[in-house]
Amino acid sequence: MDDAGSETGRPLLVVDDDRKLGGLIRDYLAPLGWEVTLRHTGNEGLDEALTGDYEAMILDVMMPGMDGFDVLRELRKTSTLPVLMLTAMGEEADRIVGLEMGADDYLPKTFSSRELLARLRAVTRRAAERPAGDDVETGDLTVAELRLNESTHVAAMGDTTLELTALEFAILAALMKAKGRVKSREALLEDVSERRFDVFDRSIDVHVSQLRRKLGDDAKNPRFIQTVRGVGYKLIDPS
Amino acid sequence: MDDAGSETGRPLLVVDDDRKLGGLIRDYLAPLGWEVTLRHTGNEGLDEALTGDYEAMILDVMMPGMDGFDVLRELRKTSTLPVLMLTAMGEEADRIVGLEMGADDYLPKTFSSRELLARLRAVTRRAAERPAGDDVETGDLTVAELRLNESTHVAAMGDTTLELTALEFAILAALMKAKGRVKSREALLEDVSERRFDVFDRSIDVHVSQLRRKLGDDAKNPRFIQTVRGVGYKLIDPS
DNA sequence: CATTTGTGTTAAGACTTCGTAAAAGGGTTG
DNA sequence: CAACCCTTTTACGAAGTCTTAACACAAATG
Repeated sequence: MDDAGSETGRPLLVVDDDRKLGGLIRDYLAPLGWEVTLRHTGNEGLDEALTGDYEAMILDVMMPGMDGFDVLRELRKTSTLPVLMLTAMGEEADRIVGLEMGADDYLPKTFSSRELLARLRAVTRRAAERPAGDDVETGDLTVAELRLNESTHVAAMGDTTLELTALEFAILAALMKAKGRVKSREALLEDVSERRFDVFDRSIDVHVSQLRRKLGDDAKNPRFIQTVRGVGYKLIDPS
Repeated sequence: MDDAGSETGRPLLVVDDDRKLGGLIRDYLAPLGWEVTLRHTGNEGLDEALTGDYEAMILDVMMPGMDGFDVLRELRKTSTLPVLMLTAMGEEADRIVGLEMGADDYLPKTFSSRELLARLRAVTRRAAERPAGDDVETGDLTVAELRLNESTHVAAMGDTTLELTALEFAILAALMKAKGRVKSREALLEDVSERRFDVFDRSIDVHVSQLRRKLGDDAKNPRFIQTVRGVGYKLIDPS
């Protein structure tokens, strides 16, 4: 697309529908050792961010379609990539939400170049100092011979890899994090999607059924996922 | 016959200048175990909310004087009370601002009663899970050698597990929480299901009987669940 | 002591909840 | 647009649970 791939600076992703601003950032940062990739929609930006190839991301809040908050929310499900949010003016509200949702810092659109650099440095330094998940779980989830790694999105049972879909993975992860405790369908659905639960919703059941099949588990005599009738599901440790 | 006098449901604060709507909400929620307090201005609502006596708040956005956003902003300086915002129509903008400012969910003014209840439940459940985090065990209920754990949904008598159904578990938990105090059938039913009690309802009795059998308890000479004739049941400590 | 009222218990069947397969949607990719 | 994958919905049988109804008995009432 529009990014050079040859020079090897520190990889930075900039997502902003305003091409001019993106260009400015690139022009300013390139000579300072940053290799800037530009994306102009939330969707593209998210995809790119999820490649895991970047050291940080600058993300515009206001974009048509998928906006910055949407991107951030999606991203934070699986990634701890440092994110600097770019907000219109001193929009206090934007800032608060952004930080709540896991942005690492924010930057008014009227930023000075020095300010940009300073915050970028601060944000990446902090990330580097974060050894094993300061606030985000980077570690592995393990129960008996079952292992999930949320950052790589790899699931394995002993030494065979499990081919899980995104939702199956998320449900299993949620259950593993709550190891031993019952999660209601409602809570699971909330952890795992933006959908709202209603009483006739059986999708969680279907995913669990599918999960059990892939885990080689049996509903009636479960080694891992146990049904708690009238309440929800829980993950048990078979040892 | 007065029912144990304790009209104590879960305390809910409703702040809305439209008295009719507030009344409707109260009428609907009262029989479902909510004790609704109404306030009709932002100021009064805020004061009331700050007493810390409530489990959740329903807050109208559009009010003369201090509006819902003002209240929310003030409230959030010191409180994490779950707040459901009531907005005119599907005002997307309101919703976004509301959520950004720390509302927990929002409700269109055209809500259905089911929707209201569902969101209220979701919001309070989330709040309940908040402090515990995702790997903290919540406390056990214990009376003599009888132990319940609500988060794992495990009941045990000494070291033998009890196989309780969802309702049996809930009834026993309710009795244990009220250890020593009498719970009316009506209160139990309310704690335990959405059903409304009527005088010929014997289902609680049947469940209690079933419970006693599983606990190895005897109605006439109870170690755990004691009948209080004309009033209800109470859990006694056999030591 | 007869009557009334409240409770214990049981068993039957109405009703829920769950597991799973299959169909239907939705979105993406070549 | 066809083929594919993922997710949700629908459907239905099976299993489990809850309420109801019935009867027995105990406690209060007068």
